[in-house]
Amino acid sequence: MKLATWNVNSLKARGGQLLEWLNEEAPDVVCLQETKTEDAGFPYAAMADIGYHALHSGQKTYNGVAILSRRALFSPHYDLPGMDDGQKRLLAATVEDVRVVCVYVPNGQAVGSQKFAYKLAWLAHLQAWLDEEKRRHPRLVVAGDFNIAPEDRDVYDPEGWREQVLCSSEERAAFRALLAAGFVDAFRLFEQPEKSYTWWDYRMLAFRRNHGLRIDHVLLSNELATRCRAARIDKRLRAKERPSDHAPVIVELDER
DNA sequence: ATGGCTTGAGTGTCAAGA
Repeated sequence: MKLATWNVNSLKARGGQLLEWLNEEAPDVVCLQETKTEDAGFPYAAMADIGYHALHSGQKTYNGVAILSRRALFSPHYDLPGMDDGQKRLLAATVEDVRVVCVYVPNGQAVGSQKFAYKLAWLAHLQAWLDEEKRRHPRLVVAGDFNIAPEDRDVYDPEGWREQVLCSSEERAAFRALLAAGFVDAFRLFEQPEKSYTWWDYRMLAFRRNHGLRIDHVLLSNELATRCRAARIDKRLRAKERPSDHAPVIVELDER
């Protein structure tokens, strides 16, 4: 099973690139974030035409998550229990024997802000819910935009970003707590190129300079991690005209 | 310098992203 996660930064702006990429890369399962559309605007028919089942949980203008799959999607779950404010940031479904959770973790804006407090609360609720979800579904994937660079090696300028949002001790502690509860960062199961990132600012020629952060992740429950054969970042999309500011992360899992 | 792009909303220009 080839599983990918990609923050598209608006499905309407990126629909063409998404279709092209699905045809080229042919992933079995895709988690999308920041679709920025209500469900009525989701291209279910276009997805079905190229052989993908789709679930979407969206809202106007902000957030929005989707799961695409070549195989049928079962037992959908919408929204993070305890965070019932209408922000569409979590969607889960079962594909064959794997439970897939698509997440768009809040950005947090700035350390100490109200949005930062919301981010930490969201992560605490995620941790609690994943504990239950992993008991129900031991073969669990959590894929998405975590808005956390876990370590200094995931940041192009660690000193400049020291204790800034996406890199702060509190956010990194929350990420480590997720791993400690029984997950691994699929990307780090394998030797990877230095300076591997998944997001580059649109400004300041950041992509050309590789001024990026690794903030999009695929976490595998320990039981599933033994089936992981590869993990990589697909930088090609970020180099296209009118790109998303995020690149996809792709993992390959052995069939059961 | 709190900027720099990009998107959605909507037709002014701002909020939000990271």
